[in-house]
Amino acid sequence: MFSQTVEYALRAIVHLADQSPNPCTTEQIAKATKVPQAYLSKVLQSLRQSNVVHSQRGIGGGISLVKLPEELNLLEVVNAVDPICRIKTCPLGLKGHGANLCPLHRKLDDALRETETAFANTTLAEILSSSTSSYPLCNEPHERLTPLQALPVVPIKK
Amino acid sequence: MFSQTVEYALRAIVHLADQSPNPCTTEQIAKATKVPQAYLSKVLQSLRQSNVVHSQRGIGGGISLVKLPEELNLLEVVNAVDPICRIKTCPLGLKGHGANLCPLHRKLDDALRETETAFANTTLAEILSSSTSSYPLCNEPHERLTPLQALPVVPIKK
DNA sequence: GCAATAATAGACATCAATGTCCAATTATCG
DNA sequence: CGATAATTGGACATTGATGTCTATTATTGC
Repeated sequence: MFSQTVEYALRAIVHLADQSPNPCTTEQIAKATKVPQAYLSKVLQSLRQSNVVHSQRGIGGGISLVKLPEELNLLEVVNAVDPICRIKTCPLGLKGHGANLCPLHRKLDDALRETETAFANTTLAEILSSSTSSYPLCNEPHERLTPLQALPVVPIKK
Repeated sequence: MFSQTVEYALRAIVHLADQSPNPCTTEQIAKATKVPQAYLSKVLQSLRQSNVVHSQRGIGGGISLVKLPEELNLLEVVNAVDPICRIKTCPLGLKGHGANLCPLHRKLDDALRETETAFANTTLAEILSSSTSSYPLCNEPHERLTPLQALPVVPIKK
């Protein structure tokens, strides 16, 4: 029910959060997340246009998160690439309904609202620290170049 | 996030439930639900193949529900045309994960599960009797040929 | 300035979802 | 049987999602 694009965007963001605040190249992300590189670059552009990630060209450049993993939630990512479109008015265009959805569309929109809320309430930091038997995106927990709390946020050069 | 096909299928089923146990022609459903008739006939075929509706050719024929509105839930309809596909194994194909989803995919699947449950717990009868200010699919509550409890279920000729 | 690195942009290809059309089939009625 | 009503099936068109490829632009280090 979630699009391939959403799946890819979330994988990329999880990887970036895992590496945060360091940047990753598209190639690195593609390999780590098993997303086709050329397509990933499109997805990352959507994320950049929505100001979820920042990009830097040239040597040492790459993609990095704009926010801290603690302050970025899943909904922001999803909405950047494939927005959850709530039902606001009657899809049949019935005048009598307008913003008063009929029971069917009320149910559908309730489901959308639940999903929206669940995503809005989940930060990337939670995903990373969540203790299940599987580590996000890879078989083994792994070393990081810079531990999460070790570095201050690098100021972004414009 | 729900496909157009799901929306159309649900509209059709709501209309059929509203008319149940009488059959409706594809044309009648199309007009009542504002779904393109030619496409609707495809959607209805999916529903027939999944044994959600029954069809009868010729004069007096049409489409009718296989079950009573009380016994048909939204999930059966959705799964007939565009199944909610739960995440059962790691989408990256990581051996180490298998059925143990990582936190990201755990979250995604949780959202799917919530939606699935919400749909499974909602019957068509509830949709019809649900009291909101808007009546399902039409501007006004309307007369029915046969009130819901007035007739026994018509046996289906095979 | 030059070479290497990396994102960006746009053209193009492929495939599935959506939508349309029409001929064939089945059923009912008189 | 013949006429009419209705679904069924298949071919086709259109569009958007997904995916690929290549040339261009920006940045860094030497």
